[in-house]
Amino acid sequence: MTRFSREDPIFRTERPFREDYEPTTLHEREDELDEYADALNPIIKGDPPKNIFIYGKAGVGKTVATKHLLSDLKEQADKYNDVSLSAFHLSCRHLTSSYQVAAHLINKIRDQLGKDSIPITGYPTQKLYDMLFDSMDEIGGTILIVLDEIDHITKDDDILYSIPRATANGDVSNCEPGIIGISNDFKFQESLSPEVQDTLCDEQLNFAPYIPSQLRSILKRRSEKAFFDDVMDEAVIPQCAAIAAKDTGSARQALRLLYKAGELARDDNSLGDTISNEHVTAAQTKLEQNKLLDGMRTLTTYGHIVLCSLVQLTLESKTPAKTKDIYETYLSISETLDVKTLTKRRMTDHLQELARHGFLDREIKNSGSVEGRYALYKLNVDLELALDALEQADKVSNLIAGYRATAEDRGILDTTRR
DNA sequence: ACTCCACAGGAATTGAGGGGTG
DNA sequence: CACCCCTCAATTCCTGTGGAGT
Repeated sequence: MTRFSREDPIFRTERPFREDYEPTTLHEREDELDEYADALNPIIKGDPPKNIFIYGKAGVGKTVATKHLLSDLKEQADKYNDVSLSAFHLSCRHLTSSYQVAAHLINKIRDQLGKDSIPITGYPTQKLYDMLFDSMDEIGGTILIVLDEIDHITKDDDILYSIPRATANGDVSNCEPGIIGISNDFKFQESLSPEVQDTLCDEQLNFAPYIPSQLRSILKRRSEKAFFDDVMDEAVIPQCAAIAAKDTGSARQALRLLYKAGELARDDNSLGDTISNEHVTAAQTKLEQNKLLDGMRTLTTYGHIVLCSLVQLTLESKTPAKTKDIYETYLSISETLDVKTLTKRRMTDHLQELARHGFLDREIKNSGSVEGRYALYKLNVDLELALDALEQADKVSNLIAGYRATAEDRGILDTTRR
């Protein structure tokens, strides 16, 4: 007896739905690709690269389009021996300062040069920049630096100024660098200093959200590869496309939805054995819950304790609660858990963090000279969901059984579910 | 129209932890 | 080893704010 099986009534292969799948064509982005290619074209003639800024919400093909065009461009450039092109793709998701970007960039370049990585901290800033320019000169030729999710760089924008100006400033002599910045925050550009805006935004491209018909054709193409024939109701793709278009216009979201619906159809026969609208609706709920659950689970211990405070206050019917009252609960929980307590100021930061993630609802109130100005917080997710998440968390997990019991006593939890 | 409350939240600072060089 | 650099959470200090009450 084994738990493994190759039998799968739905999926021929799951590959087209995986995050790392790279589609071979991008029919829905022809206009954008044309414009993008125009901006890159000077490189092929041996001219210095333009700096390009690409805007568009998550999942509208910015990164895929970039990878496609750059590999095509590289291929063409290789045909001319007077053009030497190197491109480096750096995701700035976890990088908040120019320093970190520079350090990671150096390692990308050193990797290509076959050199060992450098530590990503420790050096004085100027030294780091010198190392960056040195390795860029060593690579030589035209160097395109793709900074994906560039809006995560919030501390300073130094590097966005230094790299485009490197040639003019004599920092490099053997190469011509260009930056391609990719961002899903339309306001990011405004936050840049004027000098940077000036140097960096030679070309700007906008990737619009996908409209339903585009999402439908994307989904159709992928599902033909992934699914067996006739395992899906006709209305399924339009429904996934409609949901995603209304929400984010993101192909990623649409694909995830369809993927999840397929999984549900395979693993749970209660809704029938072909993918139907019910599966899509269930998939949507499931995905949303997973996202919240995951977000809550992966908070820091302090975040967990603050969330616990709100769970407890909810059980005591004391929400929405003022920061001051939450702080008292927070202190008592921290004491029982024997965890160091934070100041109120710091705890409010955690509260806001939770509110930003959508776990809490936050409202500013003002009662004049009677109560002054204050914030009210309440849980913004199902109590059960919060309990599920906290149960898997270090430190606070021991409290949850007690909370469950209280909740059950008060008939707050829907006990049919477990 | 003006006051005044109680807190939100910005700014500066600290301290611990990652690392470097000579 | 002594001394330096960058980062980030947390603390400390303090200014800003909006409307009920006068």
